[in-house]
Amino acid sequence: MPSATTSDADGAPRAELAAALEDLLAWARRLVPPGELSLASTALLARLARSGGAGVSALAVAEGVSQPAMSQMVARLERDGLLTRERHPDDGRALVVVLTEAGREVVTQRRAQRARALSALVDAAGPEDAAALDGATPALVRLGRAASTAQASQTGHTTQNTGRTPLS
Amino acid sequence: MPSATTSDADGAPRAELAAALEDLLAWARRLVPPGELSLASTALLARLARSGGAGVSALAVAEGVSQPAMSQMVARLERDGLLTRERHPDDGRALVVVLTEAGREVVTQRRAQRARALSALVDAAGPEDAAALDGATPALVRLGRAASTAQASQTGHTTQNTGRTPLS
DNA sequence: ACAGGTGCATAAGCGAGTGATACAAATAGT
DNA sequence: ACTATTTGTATCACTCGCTTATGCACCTGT
Repeated sequence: MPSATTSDADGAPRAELAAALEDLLAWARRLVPPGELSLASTALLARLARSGGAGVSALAVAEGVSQPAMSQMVARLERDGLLTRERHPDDGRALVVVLTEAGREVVTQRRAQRARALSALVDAAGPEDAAALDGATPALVRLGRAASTAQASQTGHTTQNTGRTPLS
Repeated sequence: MPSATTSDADGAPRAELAAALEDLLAWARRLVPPGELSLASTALLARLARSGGAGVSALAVAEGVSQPAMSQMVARLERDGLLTRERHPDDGRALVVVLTEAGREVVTQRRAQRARALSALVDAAGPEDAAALDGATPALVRLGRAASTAQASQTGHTTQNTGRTPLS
């Protein structure tokens, strides 16, 4: 009975949607096996896999974290052999972070793994909901893309030399 | 062209859905203002708000974390005045964790806040996608519920005395 | 040549997670 | 009743991921 022709129907759905996403978020967080790669690390590796090499500061901006945070993360992942830090040929202070073969494998495995886990969850929800979710997938994909590029501009806390957002 | 009568259509959508959720997850993670309550804390407070008081171990199982983690989290939140630890009347070793009035307020505020942020994101995606997402909301809500109760049974790493899943 | 900006690393500290361990209280088993 | 085990929390020592503040090396513009 809710016509819902435009956008926000009667207001409540958005809160429900937010709560549902938060639940799913918690689920994903718990799904990470202890000792395995965290979500943050996985996100970084995935970005490197599809965007090629990049500098630490650029990665920090892209992932929406501070430069020191990215610096540490890169150091850890290099220690684990999943990426390498090479000096930039033309710029002595810059680095080029690139995936190793092991890193690329990890990305592939994790992709398959989370697809499997989510698939199990979706299938457990029943065919109707599964169909509804599969139907909404394109919209969710676009939403995810938008979220990725939105950065922290809303909250305004990128700070440090990473983002040049001059305090608005 | 994909009939998609049953569940998993042609396989690829699930991977896309997983990737989209991961993007949204990263977005939500970045949305947390530094110094504010983390997602984990918010989830705990929300649970207390809808389930009433509970013991530390029970909360640990419910949130899918270890007992020490929950113990520390409760201690921090008590320090911040959002909940209180009271001794159980009949069981001298047990506690009853209950929200304070301040804690209840925080839950309400955060609920509104994330609904607002998500709403902005959804509206920015355009009316068509917004409608698709609102339509899939019930399915996502059920999926979130399922994820909440699924716990870490899949990965099998609850450990400690928190969960009695006997390794199986 | 020198000043300022840029790219990265380090230090100190908090939040959140882990396993291992300690301890108090309740319950069970003779 | 008196031990023995289980159960509920807390604590310790770690790791990871994040923050701000700071320092240093390198490039660049005058």
